[in-house]
Amino acid sequence: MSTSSELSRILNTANVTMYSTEPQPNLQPLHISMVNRAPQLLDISFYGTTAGPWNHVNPQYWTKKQVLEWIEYHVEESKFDASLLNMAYCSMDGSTLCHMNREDFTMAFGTLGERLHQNLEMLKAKHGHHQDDLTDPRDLTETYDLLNDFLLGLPQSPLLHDGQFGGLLDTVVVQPSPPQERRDSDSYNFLTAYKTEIDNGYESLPESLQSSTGSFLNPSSPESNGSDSDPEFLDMRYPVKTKSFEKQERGEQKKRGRGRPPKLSRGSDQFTDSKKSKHTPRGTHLWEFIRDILIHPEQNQGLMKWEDRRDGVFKFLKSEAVAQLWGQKKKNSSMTYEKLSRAMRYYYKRDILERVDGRRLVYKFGKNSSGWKLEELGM
DNA sequence: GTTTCCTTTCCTGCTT
DNA sequence: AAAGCAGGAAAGGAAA
Repeated sequence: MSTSSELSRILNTANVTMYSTEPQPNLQPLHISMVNRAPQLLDISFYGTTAGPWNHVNPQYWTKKQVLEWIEYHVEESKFDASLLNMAYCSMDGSTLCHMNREDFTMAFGTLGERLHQNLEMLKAKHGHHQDDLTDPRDLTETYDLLNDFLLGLPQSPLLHDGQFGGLLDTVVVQPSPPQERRDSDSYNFLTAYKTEIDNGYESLPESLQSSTGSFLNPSSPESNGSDSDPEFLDMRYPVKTKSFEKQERGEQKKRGRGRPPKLSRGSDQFTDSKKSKHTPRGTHLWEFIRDILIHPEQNQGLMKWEDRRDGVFKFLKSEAVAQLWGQKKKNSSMTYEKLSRAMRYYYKRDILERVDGRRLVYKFGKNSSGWKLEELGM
């Protein structure tokens, strides 16, 4: 959990930096040298001046990472000299943070303390009032982690293979490596290397990563061409390496037993039924999952985007990738956009979604949906 | 144990 | 032609 949000941020900013058509302002890295973590993880300049994911979450539930990001944000915004920070105070979680009073803040952060204190009080009030409307922050974290795992498992991610680019179109079978070991040490090396690539620039990337058809890590201008999804993504059926997937792949060659049976068996070993593993937590309906991806635009790697934020109109940019992600959550490796979209269409009847005619891959939240509106999120 | 909800799967026909 | 959309039908897991 701890390194994952760091990772996502880097991946995310990396993605933005690499693929953005806009020149990135303020590219000079600002390092907080006292932190013994990798300096690039604290590279505020890549974060820009946009408030981070912590902004959507009740401070009470912030992870240490989010607290740190929040501090970074204010350091940057107020042009505070980061070297004056006592980093001992920068590794507390949200709960601890929320127990600090104004003097504590001044003691801990000096002249930045007042600003931090005021902002935190504001955020506490803001989220406090909307508590009921909000998704459980822990569910959001879960979605975060899922996104992270998913992204980590991508074979086309540059530098996963010892500095070699694993082009998506070249990859059929990925040598599995335990996701566990990726998470900490490996993920960190990955980040370091990844950041180096960012610094080297987009130009150095192979075609498979630059082309809009090759990679779903590429969020650039989906409107520019007609087809936004990646059919080959699915057709390749490359394994996505998460804990749940590994378990699943080991336990069953191919899951069957759900849904309408096919008219005739088509050569697949569809009768090897296996137990679906235990708990499916509540609050994990499809529309909520989609919503959670959408309300983390920094996190979702261009999988989806808002078409009209206020009206709740959104679009799948990488439809098959989202389906895969949903499949991961449901421990179902054979999920496709086709099937996911059928479930989406059932929502029309229940007014969880509204129909958007004539626009492919575009949906709109309906009156029986919640948790996506700016006001609900306290923004 | 039964019912209900929420998908998942498959399918046919239609539209873009 | 391919991809997406529409919605019926059937099945199933999980929760009520």
